[in-house]
Amino acid sequence: MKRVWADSALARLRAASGRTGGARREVVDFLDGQSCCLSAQQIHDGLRESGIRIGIASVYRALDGLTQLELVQRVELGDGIARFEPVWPGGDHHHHLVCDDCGKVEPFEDPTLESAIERVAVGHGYSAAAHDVVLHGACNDCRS
Amino acid sequence: MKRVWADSALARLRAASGRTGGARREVVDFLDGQSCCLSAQQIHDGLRESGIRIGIASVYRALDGLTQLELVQRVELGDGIARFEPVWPGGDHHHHLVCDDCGKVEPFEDPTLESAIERVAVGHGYSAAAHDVVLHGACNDCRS
DNA sequence: ATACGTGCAAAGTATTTGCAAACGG
DNA sequence: CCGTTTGCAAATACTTTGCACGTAT
Repeated sequence: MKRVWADSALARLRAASGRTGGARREVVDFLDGQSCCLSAQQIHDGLRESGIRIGIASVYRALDGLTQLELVQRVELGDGIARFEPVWPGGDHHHHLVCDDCGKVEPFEDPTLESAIERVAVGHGYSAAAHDVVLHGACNDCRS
Repeated sequence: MKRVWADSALARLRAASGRTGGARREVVDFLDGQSCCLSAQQIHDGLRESGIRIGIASVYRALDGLTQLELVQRVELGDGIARFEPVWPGGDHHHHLVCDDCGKVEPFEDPTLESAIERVAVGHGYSAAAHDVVLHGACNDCRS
């Protein structure tokens, strides 16, 4: 079960351009260990903390390539910072609840939601669309 | 049926601060005529085309105030540009389909989706959350 | 050897903020 | 009159780009 995503991602990056430089590999390796969304800055910081010397621009470039290959999903939570998370082949698909008070982000899954979305996309003639559901509100802790 | 949103928005802005300057009023008036989301830049351009002299900063400030009062909803379509649309009291609630190819944006409504979302929010202890569903894909026209 | 990847720094773009002047009540 | 709002310009924050160098094949 380990590194299945990283391996396929690297293979597809390589197929797309014929080469795989060190920066891309590091970003992919780092993302493989994460389940929920991370900003480019967080990825960059995380890598540098591990002693890996990488430019922020390369992080963005790697993420851009991965997003185009649909290996990562770009998620916008509404604070103007783009976040990224691996797309798991098996369909371990989740969305995000954001607390507008404390900024907490938690993932959730819901099959009914998924099928409703699928139905809408098909009904409007959109091909197997990526999608992104963000719920904003006040979480339990913040409602006093 | 006319200006019901604009009037209530102005009233609530006024209640919040005791005053309503010209810039805010213009932004509210402009938004009242729109059904789907607009960027701050589009609003600014639209106002200036009508001969209204207003600073972009005031547009942002007006939108910020309106968003906090939940009179407008901030929508992120994934291109890094924030968009805004009036929140209609009656629940004329819609979401957005975005064609990643041609950039077209079309609104849609779906009651099943709404109820699924509501159920998720409640189930996770989130208070009546605002939400934002963005579907990305290739539209009919762009799939050749 | 050659073309693509990388890092750094500079540029770009959307948004926010400081401040003096205008304005509403 | 007094405090809020406005417009402009400068500042900020995230992201992208230009370019010389490094690296994989």
